[in-house]
Parts: sequence; structure tokens; C-alpha cells
Amino acid sequence: MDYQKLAGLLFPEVKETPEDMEKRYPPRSLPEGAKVTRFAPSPTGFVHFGGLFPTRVGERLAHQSGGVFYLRIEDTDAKREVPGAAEALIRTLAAYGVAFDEGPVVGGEKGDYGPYRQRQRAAIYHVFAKRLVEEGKAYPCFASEEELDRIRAEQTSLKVNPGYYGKWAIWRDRPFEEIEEKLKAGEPFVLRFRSEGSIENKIRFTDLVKGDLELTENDCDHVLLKSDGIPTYHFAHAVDDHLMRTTHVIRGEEWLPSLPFHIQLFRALGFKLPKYIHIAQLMKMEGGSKKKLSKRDKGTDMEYYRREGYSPDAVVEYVMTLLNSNYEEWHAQNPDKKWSDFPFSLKKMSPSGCLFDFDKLNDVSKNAVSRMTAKEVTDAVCAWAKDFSPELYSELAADPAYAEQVFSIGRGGPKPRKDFAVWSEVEGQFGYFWDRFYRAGEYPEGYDPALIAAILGAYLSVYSPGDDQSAWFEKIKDLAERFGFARETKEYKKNPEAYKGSVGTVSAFLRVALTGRQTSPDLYEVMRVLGETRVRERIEREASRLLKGADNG
RNA sequence: GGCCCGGUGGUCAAGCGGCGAAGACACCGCCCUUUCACGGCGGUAACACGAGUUCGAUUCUCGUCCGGGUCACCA
Repeated sequence: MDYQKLAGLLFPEVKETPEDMEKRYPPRSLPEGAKVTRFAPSPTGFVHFGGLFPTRVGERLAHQSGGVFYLRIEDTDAKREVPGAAEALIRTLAAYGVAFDEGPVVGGEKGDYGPYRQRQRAAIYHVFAKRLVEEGKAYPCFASEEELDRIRAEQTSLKVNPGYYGKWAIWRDRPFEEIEEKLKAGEPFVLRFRSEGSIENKIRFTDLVKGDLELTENDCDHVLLKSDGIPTYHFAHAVDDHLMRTTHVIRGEEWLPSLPFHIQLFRALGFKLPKYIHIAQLMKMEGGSKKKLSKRDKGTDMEYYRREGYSPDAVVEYVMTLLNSNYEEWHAQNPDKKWSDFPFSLKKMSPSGCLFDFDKLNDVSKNAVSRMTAKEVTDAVCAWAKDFSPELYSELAADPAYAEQVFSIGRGGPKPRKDFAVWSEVEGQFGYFWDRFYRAGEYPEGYDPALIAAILGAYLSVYSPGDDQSAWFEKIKDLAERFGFARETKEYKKNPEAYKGSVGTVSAFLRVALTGRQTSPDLYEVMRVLGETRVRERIEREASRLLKGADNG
């Protein structure tokens, strides 16, 4: 077989050589030890939570070492492509602090190693494909889908491994004339890799998180170029990661089975093999066993987190805790530092898959929110409400200073309150600060509404907005005593029969009148923020409502 | 089915030949407290199983079992 002739026949339009490509994409000049990593998604839909893991690892590795982190869009499968998915992906990832140094950007792309969309790189792949044919390492295959199906069916019935290998590789050694004839007839073909491997052989390989691996050699003649001339993932991976000078390939562990093929490919192409980091899949618990997180699961689509109102920083922190087990410890010791200051290490990555845990996410999120300033919270809630809660947004926007007062309650000290993990909880928890969301609530059971009304009325006559906290509380205690409630909770607990209740009960009356709830942050603070007008209005309204109810009852 | 990866409490996990097997989340109890939240203290709960190596295995080896992945002109 004259491979030169075959190559010319297959790729008449290819004039450039691999050497030209090497010249066009020279090794990067980067500091010693700098890592070049990438995220290479296929634009097939929404951004998956699982995507946060490889992007974070790649981003950290590159940026901690003075290297480059780039985005490459793997749009080789036109059938599955979703229009606009790439743009949405860039936007979403940016919200989670994933910044690409190179790759597609709105209206074009940046970086010297592009194009960064694989379909635009077709000519580049053909240069290398042609060389492989010239060297007898690849060949055209005209087998139809039906033929392939038949082969697979026969293999299945014979109980041998399915695949295009050995005697099943029917186009592997066809004479030149036959190929030429098919070509002239305009029949479609794929380009296949001529594998010299055998499943009798094992290869040793070291993955940076999985450790030492023993894999079986690949013996299949996998497809390099599809019939439309666009490469498969495997071929594109080898060519792109070599030309783009990737030093560390970070991807999901589902790629492990095709690693032997990739190693063969790099060798056949004369490329230096990059380092590999295969990340375990994120799972969920279903019916007592671990399952892969699927598209329909809650929390898979990143849009979920936006809709619920998770702070992106909180989500990133949760990802960090899963990625590096010592992150939480580090954060406890460095409470004021950001996740980007954390010394991320591959050594701390687990080789096994973990379960998604909403409890943990929410805890991390509550802590993250508690560390934010009132201004930051106000801005974040406002931004969220603008998209998801128009009513809340209109209140917030009408008086941002008031909103900031609301969110400053219990914030800033050494033991900040942790009222919410997500912004969608704000309305339910703190809505009563706005009249629009205030709803009358249930008072402690067993008390005559008339008595409650009387206490509320009495409070109004001693209420003075200028009181400091202790003066304020003394008044409540006085009030308690006056109506037959214990001044101190301890007194009441010692001798419950002697009182109608305690100062806590009286506080509860006020709390319900003011907030419509039996739980709230410190009442003094709540009243200070509500302001005199709201406080008087609500107490008066509740007192008369209770009296009316008492008459009817 | 072949090939591959993984297996410490419910979850995330320290551990790397000798521990009474950390810690975090969740759960339960107590304390603090005008409610809640915070915080403090305490509790329930784990090395999948069986061989082997060794004076000694959670740790090393093999097997079994279980879980997951993968066997496309999808990535």
C-alpha cells in the first residue's frame, strides 16, 4: 500500500504539515512550573453543577502556578449542540469566579492558540490526520451503520468483546483500488486509527489523583474523523491539548476507559503526553444506593442556585470543601480570607466520588452569608429579588437604607446571626419589616385576648423610642409585674403557679403584635429598626383587633 | 458480560503497620437566653466480608461482595 498516495487522495486540500502547526503554536513562554489547564465542555445545554469541579481545579492549578486557564468549546457534535449554550456557560461560570485567560468571549475570542471552537479547527485536524495516513497509522473505513450493527450483533452472539478490531476491522487492509473506487463513487467514510495494541497487554499509568493505574491496552480501531470530516473527541483532545500546550488535563473519571487509546494516539502523533487528573463523579443518594446526578435532579442545573438565591461565593466554598478536605479547617483558621487565598492541593483530592449534601451546602451558605456586611446582603437580596420577587424588590428599592438597617440586625459581631442560607428565605424570615408582608400572627395560647390587648395598650403608654436596651427591658419587666407576670424567667420557673407567665410571655405578646411571629431577632433591635411610627401603628391595630375578637367571642 | 475505578459513622472526611479510630454537617440532650438565631458542653453512630503477610492490620497482598464508570461517526 502506498500510504503517501492514499493520504493525497484522502486529503487533497491539505497543504500544511504538522511542522507548520508546531511553528504556528509554539510552546508557551511561562515561568517554571506554570500549569496550563483548560475546561472543554460541549455546548449541549445548561451548566451542570458537576462542571464546577473541573473548572475550579483547573482554574486553581493554573492561577496558583502563574499559568494559563483557557476555555475550549467542543462543538464537534453538531446534532447535540444547543444554540447559545456556550455563551450561557461563560456567563454562568463567570458568576462563580471562573475566569478564563483565553477562549471564546462575546463577539470573538482572546488568546494566541485559537481558534478555541473545535469546528473552526477542522483544517488543523486534517493536517495531522493526513500525516497519520502517510505513516500508515490511520485508514479510511466505508463500513455503513448497518454493517457495524451486524458486526456488533455477531460479536454479541459469539460472546466476544464488541468493537472494531482484529478480523472485525473490515476496512483495515483493503487494497488501494477499492478505496479509490469508493471515494470516486462519493461514498462517505470515517478515518480510523490503526491500533497496534492488544488486550493481552497492560499499561501502567499514574494519574495525579487516582494514583498508579493498571489499564488494558486498546486494540480497537477507533474513529478519528467522522464522515463530516470533524474529529471525534479523542482525536481533537490529542491535537488540541498538544497544540494549545496543555500541561494538565482535568476531566471526569468517565474518561478513564478511553485513556489507553489516548496514550496510543499521543504516541502515534509524536506528542508528549500531558499529566492527567481524573475527577470522581458527583453522586446523589437514591433508594439506598449512590446514583449519578442526573439532569432532572434538584441542584443539577446551576440556574437552580440562582433562582433559590445562593450566594455564588457560598456555592464555591461548598465546592472547595468537597474538593479539598482541609478547606474547612483552613477557613476556620483564616476566617477573613477568601477561597481564592486557599492553597489548593491535588494531594488533598479524594479519588472516590461523593454525594451531594444540601444540609452541608446550606450550612456553608449560612456561614458565608453571616460573614457578609449589611450592605453586601442588601445588594445581593436586591439583585435576586429583581429577578425573582418583584414585590420584595419594590420594597427594597423604595428604601435601600431601611433595608440595610434590617439586614444589619445581629450582624458584624463575633457571633453573627445565621438567619438564612439563601435569599429566597428572606421574605419568609424578615418580611414583616415591610407592611406589605406583615401578617397578623398567633399569640401564645391560653391568654385572654382582652388581657393581651390591655398589656399592648399599657406598653404603648410607656414606650419611648429613645430608650437604650436596658431601659427598654426594664419597662417590659415593669409591665410584666404590673399584670401579674414574673419579672424574671427564673422566678417563674421556680414557682409557675404564682404567676400568669413570665417576662418572656409578655415579650411574646409584643413580638407577635410587631412581627406576626413568635420568633424573631432581638425585639429591641427589631423595634429600633421598625421605627416609632410602625411600632405604634402595629401595636394599636393589634390591640383593637384583639378587643374586637374578644367581644365577638 | 469484558475492561476499569472506588469502599472509614446517615453525609463529607482525617488516617498513611501499633489511636480509646480526629473533625465538620445532620440528628438527640443539656446550658446560655425575653423568643429565635448564635455560642458552649455532651451523646448516638464507622474501618464491607474472608484469607494471607506481620509480633501486630483501617492501613500491605489476594479473593469475595457491594457501588460506580465504560464498551458510538456523544462528549
